[in-house]
Amino acid sequence: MPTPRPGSRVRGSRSGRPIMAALDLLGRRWALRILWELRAGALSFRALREACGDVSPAVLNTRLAELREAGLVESTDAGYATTGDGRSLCRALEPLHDWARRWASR
Amino acid sequence: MPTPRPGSRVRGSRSGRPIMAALDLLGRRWALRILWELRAGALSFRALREACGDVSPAVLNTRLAELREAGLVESTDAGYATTGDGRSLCRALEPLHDWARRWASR
DNA sequence: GGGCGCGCTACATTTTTCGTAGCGGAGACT
DNA sequence: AGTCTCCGCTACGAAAAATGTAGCGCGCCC
Repeated sequence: MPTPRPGSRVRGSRSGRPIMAALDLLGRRWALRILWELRAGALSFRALREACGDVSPAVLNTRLAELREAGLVESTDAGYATTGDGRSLCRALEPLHDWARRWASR
Repeated sequence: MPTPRPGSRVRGSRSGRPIMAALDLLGRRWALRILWELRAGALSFRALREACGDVSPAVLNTRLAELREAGLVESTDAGYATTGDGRSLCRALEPLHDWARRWASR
């Protein structure tokens, strides 16, 4: 399964609309979580794995490859870290965090 | 696999933090897309299926059941529609839409 | 050279998703 | 009554993805 990119075909859409690529990429298991765990700073592969509840290293690696290809995550000497785009995505995800808290108080 | 709810255990987290439940629920395939397609109003099962690029009806039904159980979607006589919580989630997803557009312009 | 933590791969099993076909019901029209 | 159409949804075999566990090869430090 190819990494979704804006402008290319993704699962369930031929339009190439950026939001479709984003929904496909981020709708894969652990993708949102990985970004979330990297929001505060770089983590080593193993630390990231642990932060994600000991997700299987195979899946983690697959997801990291996709996120890297999409330009959201990069490998630095401090470990895996969000890129500029990745950080702005994390900021765009903040309202989701707020929403979840309100959702919980029902 | 149980429907993630705030306060309960979800995949990869024992904390019960609401964001973890949200990330698990929304990280399942088509969940985000379904919400997205319902943002403008109710759709029948078949129309929703078509809007999601002819996703398999089995998956659609599974996802709808989870979203209903989570209180984000409900079945009305006009078809499937977002609840109040579902609509506020859609609003929380708006920044993601904006982000995707900026992401595309690279 | 022994121990350690690292990124990552291998692989068999389980779970999820896919694709397609089609059932039974409700309403309209003839 | 009979047929047409759309509906929500289920069945089911095939394919793809995720899981859990083990461990390799590397560089580093004592």
